[in-house]
Amino acid sequence: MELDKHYNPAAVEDKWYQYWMDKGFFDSVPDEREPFTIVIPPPNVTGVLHMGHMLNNTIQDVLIRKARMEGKNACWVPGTDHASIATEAKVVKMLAEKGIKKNDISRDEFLGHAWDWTNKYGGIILEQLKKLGASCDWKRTRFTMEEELSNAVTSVFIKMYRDGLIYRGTKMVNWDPAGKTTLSDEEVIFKENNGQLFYIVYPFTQDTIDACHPSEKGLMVATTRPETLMGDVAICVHPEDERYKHLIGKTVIVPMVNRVVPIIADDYIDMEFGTGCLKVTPAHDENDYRIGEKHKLEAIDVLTDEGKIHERAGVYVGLDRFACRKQIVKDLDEQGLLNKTEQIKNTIGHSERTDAVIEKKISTQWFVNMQEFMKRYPEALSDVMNDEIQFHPSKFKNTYKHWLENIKDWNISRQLWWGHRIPAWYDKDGHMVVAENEAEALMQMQSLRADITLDELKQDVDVLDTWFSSWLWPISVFDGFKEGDKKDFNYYYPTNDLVTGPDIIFFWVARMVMSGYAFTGKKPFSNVYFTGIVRDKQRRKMSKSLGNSPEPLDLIAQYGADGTRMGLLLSAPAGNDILYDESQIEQGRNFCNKIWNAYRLISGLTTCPDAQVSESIKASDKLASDWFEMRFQLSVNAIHNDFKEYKLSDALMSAYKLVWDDFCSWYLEMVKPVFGEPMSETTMQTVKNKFEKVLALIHPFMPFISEELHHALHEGKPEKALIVSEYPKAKEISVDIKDNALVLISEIRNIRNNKGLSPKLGFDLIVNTSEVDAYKTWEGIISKLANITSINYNAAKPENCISALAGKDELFIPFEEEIDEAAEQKKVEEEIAYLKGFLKSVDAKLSNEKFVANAKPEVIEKEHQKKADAEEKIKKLGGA
RNA sequence: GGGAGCUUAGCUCAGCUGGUUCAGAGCAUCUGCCUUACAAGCAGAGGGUCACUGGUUCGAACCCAGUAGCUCCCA
Repeated sequence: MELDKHYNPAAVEDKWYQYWMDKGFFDSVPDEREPFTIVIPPPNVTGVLHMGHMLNNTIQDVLIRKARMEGKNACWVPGTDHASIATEAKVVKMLAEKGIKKNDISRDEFLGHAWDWTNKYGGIILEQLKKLGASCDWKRTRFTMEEELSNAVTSVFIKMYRDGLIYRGTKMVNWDPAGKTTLSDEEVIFKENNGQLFYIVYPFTQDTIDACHPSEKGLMVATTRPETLMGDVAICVHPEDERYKHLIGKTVIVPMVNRVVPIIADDYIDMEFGTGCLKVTPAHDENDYRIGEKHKLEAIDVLTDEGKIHERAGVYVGLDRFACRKQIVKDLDEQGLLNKTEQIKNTIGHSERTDAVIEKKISTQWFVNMQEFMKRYPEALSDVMNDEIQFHPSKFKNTYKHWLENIKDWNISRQLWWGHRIPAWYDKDGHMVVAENEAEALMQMQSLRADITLDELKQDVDVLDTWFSSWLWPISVFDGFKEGDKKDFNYYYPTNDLVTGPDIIFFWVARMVMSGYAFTGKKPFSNVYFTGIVRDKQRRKMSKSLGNSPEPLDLIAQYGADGTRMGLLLSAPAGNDILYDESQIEQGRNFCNKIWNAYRLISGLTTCPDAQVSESIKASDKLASDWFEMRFQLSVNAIHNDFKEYKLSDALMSAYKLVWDDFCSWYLEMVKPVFGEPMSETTMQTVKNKFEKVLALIHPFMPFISEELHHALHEGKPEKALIVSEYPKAKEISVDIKDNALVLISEIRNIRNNKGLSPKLGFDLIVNTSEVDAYKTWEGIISKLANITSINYNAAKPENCISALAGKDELFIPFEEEIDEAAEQKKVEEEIAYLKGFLKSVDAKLSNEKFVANAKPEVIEKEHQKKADAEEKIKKLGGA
């Protein structure tokens, strides 16, 4: 059968994926083998595959496939996350397009729409992963909102509440006016902003003017947020500030609302900033809130949930906060109360999901008491620091430590409908119980008030932060919270590796570690591999709005899944951002093509019984095979080391070079028969065996092409599919072949290139060496690969010849045509000069007493060796 | 403002506990080749005072200090 010149991934990928699925190779059930477990970072249920997912899941697939081939019971659990705020926003938008407002329908109706949406789109991303080759155990697919996982969330909430780790409290929280919900601190992204600092005059009251110098008309305050002025309840200065000391205790008038407020003192104030006077708005700023509490000031919230001016403000009611800012500045200016405006750089918090500018707001919410949590489960920090849980790369330990040591309480309630509803019930008198369900809640309530009935109970309207379910993922996917049979949980947990981006180290990684120790007493995983973030060539993050992200499935269609996987992996050392460049994917595709053509070569050769092949060819073939075996073993060991350190791109590079350089460029060229001649059956079998082992080695990286060729090498009937074949093991190198001959071949090729001589022109060769045998065995191969007609050893330099060094050995190529002796001589002299310089530095070292006294013996030995080698080379070159 | 990290060939990165046959890899570049497995290829080659300045040391890309630039995290 004639094979295509180019590898065609489309023709094989779906076939093999289906084959693996049909044979159940991805499925895992507990047995006596060692488990190897990965839980997928569950993608957003409304999401579609992007480059980050591609990278992340390729890495997981590499790890899981290697483990599977190593005979472990490999289990990769897939699933999706309900992504409360993101999904709700999408559903709201979808409804709006149909003319339905969220407020006009009931909670149940809304949830109906949300589930419809989820059922329709929720599986898309998982289907896309299949195109990439992801070998997940699809039978285990989980969803954070499904019943079992929801039960887990409820039971954890109740347990933590009873253990005093969850409380309901009123504090200043982050408010997202677009999402209309509170957010945790982690969901607020600070961005630099070109802001304006407005200098506003607050006129003194008559009393103040009477008491002070009459020339003073008022106090000047600098603020970036004039629109919150209606919520001002005091002006604060530093107690030591000479400018204002005499005014402490006096009063000023808040413009626009004419409220009389006191001038107070607090050493929190930075005298250098602005005018040294701070307008205190306890309802809208964290620090102001603290000052307000300390000085017992009222907090007046002047904003609505939508971020508009509230009736409480008295003026500008209904105006958007930013429109109000413009308007109030204009009005103040007209009244002569705006002194000046300055440009400043400040940072402003934005919602991670909606990008809306966050408002600080006092609100009653549910919190996890993190300080207490860490006091009870200190392993969450210590086991990362002592590498019981290893981070790759380890630099993220610093970040992790810093966050945990400065941890704040976690706001877990969200004013949304899509999510796990908080299991708390209230009666009309404000009593509250936390319970598994309504019936349980009623029973608890009855112990407080015997006559209470079910319809008097109201469940908390809020849902929980999505991460409050995600942090249970490694436990909940194995039903670790479920009563009864814990076979899966006991077998698979703790999991082995987690692969994720550093951007969710706090959101998710840290919290999974915490939940692991809190709810199972064990770590959730042993290794965390932090991928980089996929960026474009200009280092910009890939994003929809920038339009700089390629469509992953198009890439796969164009370059093949294997090529795409390899392109991503090659440029992605752990923790480094990857700068996406299509040429990398192209490199992956080219590599597939290279492998494909190696197969084409082999499959096109004819064979004959060994007896029909000359002894010298048989010997050369044997030598070549042994040499490749050595290279193979070296590579396998290097790859295993790289895997141990989670250097996947290095491992892949080793495999790449083994295939391209050692297998194709050297080995196949060595054993390739003269055109039209057959290959001995033994050699063919050996080559196929080697090829097969190479395919096994690359299978975790490039599963499709390797499986395809593995089957092809066995005429479609291999003993086992490659996906479940044995992965080459690291072991001691059992072959030691001297391969100076390869250096010699390269040197001869180099000479041809430099002199512009055709490869078709045969050379006679003289090699002067002390290791004649090391070349003699290679003679057949040297002749073939360097087109040499005769080889002689340790002969005198001929009259007219080209000379060169190959390692320590000298070679001459006699030449009939005239040779530019002067140029040849110059080259030799340059070489001698370099070697002499080198020798001098080595001598200097060896004659340095302190070096000889301090350096390790092996280092000194090395220097002696260098000296000897350099001297020998110089002698060969005639430099004496 | 606080913390962490980075700065090695044109690009992306390796360089473990300091020892110049370690300054390396891949890609890109250049030269010569359509040598019947592969031009998505073959054979070669040229690129770097390891950010800068000092210091420690017999010896520094590697350790220390300072300077400059960049990135990330936290407030």
